[in-house]
Amino acid sequence: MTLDLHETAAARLRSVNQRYTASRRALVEVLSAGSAPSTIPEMLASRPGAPQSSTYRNLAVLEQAGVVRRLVTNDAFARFELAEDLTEHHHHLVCSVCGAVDDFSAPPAVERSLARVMADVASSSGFRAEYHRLDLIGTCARCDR
Amino acid sequence: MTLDLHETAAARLRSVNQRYTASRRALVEVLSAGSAPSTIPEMLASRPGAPQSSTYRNLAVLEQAGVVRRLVTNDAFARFELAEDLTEHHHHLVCSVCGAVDDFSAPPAVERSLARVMADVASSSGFRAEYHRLDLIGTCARCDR
DNA sequence: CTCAGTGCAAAGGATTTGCATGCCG
DNA sequence: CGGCATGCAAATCCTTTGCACTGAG
Repeated sequence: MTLDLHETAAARLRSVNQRYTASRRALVEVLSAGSAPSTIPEMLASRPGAPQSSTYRNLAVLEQAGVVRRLVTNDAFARFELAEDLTEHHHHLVCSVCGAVDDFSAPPAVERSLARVMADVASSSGFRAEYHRLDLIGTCARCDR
Repeated sequence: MTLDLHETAAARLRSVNQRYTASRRALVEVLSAGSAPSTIPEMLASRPGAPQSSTYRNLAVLEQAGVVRRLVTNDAFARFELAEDLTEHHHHLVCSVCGAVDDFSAPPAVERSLARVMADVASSSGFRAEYHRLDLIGTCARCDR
């Protein structure tokens, strides 16, 4: 499974004529370890000495190759997570106070509804939906109290 | 209805000790006219001579007062729309090619499912959900072809 | 008179890019 | 050898802020 992850990543990079270097592998490693999207500062902290510019650049490459996905919330930093087909379909709990993002899954029945909505919207508006994004915005346990 | 909109906006600003000035009113006007969230450049274009800084500042005030909501997508600009309780609950079609954002509504059955999900998640994780955000990401008719 | 609002210009800060060097294939 | 990858530093660009002025109450 973890092996497959790296092989898949390598393959996708190759298909865009890019290499699966040590630093890129390390990024994938970090993202697959965490259970929630990571910010750049977090990723830099986990790799002492890693330069920002290469990290940004590598994440951009990984994004183009379809290995990672970039998320933007309302706080200052972009967040990254593994592409959906490399993990499991899930959604996000976004804390509007501290900006923290956590993962959660919706019941299959809800996902089926969403799939139907996507199909309906597509046929009625000419918009070709690739995927959906369902976030719950609120206050996390730590900020609530 | 339009009258109510401005009265409500004025009231909310007053409750934060702010005034409903001409430029703020104009912003609300523009947002209520458009059928999709607007970017700052768009709003500046619709008000020739309006300075950026005041526009940013006024939008921040309107956001704090709960009159408008700020959206971030994956493209460079922030977008603004009227607060949800001033319009109708809706969702967004986000074009991953050009960044355009359009509104759409989901069937009541789907909304009911989402409400249930919010309640469930809240009770199981200590996260207090305030609202949800459902976006379809894909390619708009213009970029598709 | 007081204090919020406005505009200009300058600062901030996450992200991107130029350029020279290192390294895989 | 050729071209991608890397790092440092400098540049970008949306957004925010400092400051002096205007205007509403």
